[in-house]
Amino acid sequence: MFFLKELPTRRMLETYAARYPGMEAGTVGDALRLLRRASLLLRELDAYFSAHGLSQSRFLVLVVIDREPEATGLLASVIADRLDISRPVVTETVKALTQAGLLTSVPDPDDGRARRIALTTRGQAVLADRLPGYFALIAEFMGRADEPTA
Amino acid sequence: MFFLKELPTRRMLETYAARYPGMEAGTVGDALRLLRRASLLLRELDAYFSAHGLSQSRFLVLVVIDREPEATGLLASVIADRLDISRPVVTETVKALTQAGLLTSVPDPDDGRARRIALTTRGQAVLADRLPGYFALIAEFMGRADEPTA
DNA sequence: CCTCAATGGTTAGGGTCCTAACCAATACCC
DNA sequence: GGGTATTGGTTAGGACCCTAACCATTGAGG
Repeated sequence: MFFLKELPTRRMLETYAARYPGMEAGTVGDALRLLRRASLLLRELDAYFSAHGLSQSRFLVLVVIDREPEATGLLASVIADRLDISRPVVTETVKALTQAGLLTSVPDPDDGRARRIALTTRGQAVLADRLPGYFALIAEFMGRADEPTA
Repeated sequence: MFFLKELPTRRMLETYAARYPGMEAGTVGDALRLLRRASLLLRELDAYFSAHGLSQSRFLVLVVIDREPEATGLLASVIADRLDISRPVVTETVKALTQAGLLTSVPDPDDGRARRIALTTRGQAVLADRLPGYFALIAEFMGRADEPTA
């Protein structure tokens, strides 16, 4: 996360750019604004989810499973790959969601190592309940004027 | 952090947009790309810093102190405000940087509660050593082509 | 003055994420 | 077939960030 309020001034960046060829001041400024803006949005999304007993990752786990055309569920390793997070996080997240009654996890009939993770009816309902607010929050955020740049 | 590899398709977003007036599919798609792109950059920056015994926050603490024209140092609460992070994180970060010899923290002569936090010579040197790689990493990242969008 | 609110800072406890190391089952290959 | 590598998953331990609650000092008002 990157929340630095006052980004380096264009002047500072240009001083560096002059010293290190290959670095372009405008590009770096763009990157820092990207980081700050995304971090602020992530913070708002985290607040939204935690107010509803979820988190970014828990929500996205529900999303990728729901998105799956196969009704048989996903493997944890597939979820880790789709979400680009580590497998231990999937283990923990799936455990929490299963305990909350939003997921089921049954042994894979074809592979003794694997488990098939699927949404329960309640999981589908929770996801459907959260999506409108999720999109609304994002749309509202994006509509807000950018902060004035130094 | 938000690393979802396959973002929702335009079609999916449009389905939602049709259902929830006020939500515009293109805008939400932009936001999700913003989140993913920033998360990837944050991950690379974290790796860069941790390879050098730092972290985003530690680095930024050095930056904001260095940037300060006053030579007397900053208060922890000011650092927390500039970086937009909680005060306990500043307490912990400053402690680590002080133990590493990059910062000094001396009682404020005018306020018995406060401490003035300043860079040591070594802290300045470490910051100067990291800045070029930091900017280079960012510039290189921004130069990379965006991932193909679904 | 003397009380009480505000400010500077720390501690305690919890959430999320990571890597490294580890089982168990499957797949490859001679 | 039997040894070895690979794959699915979990456990252990640590880094970083947060809120709530807590001291200590300063400031403001009657």
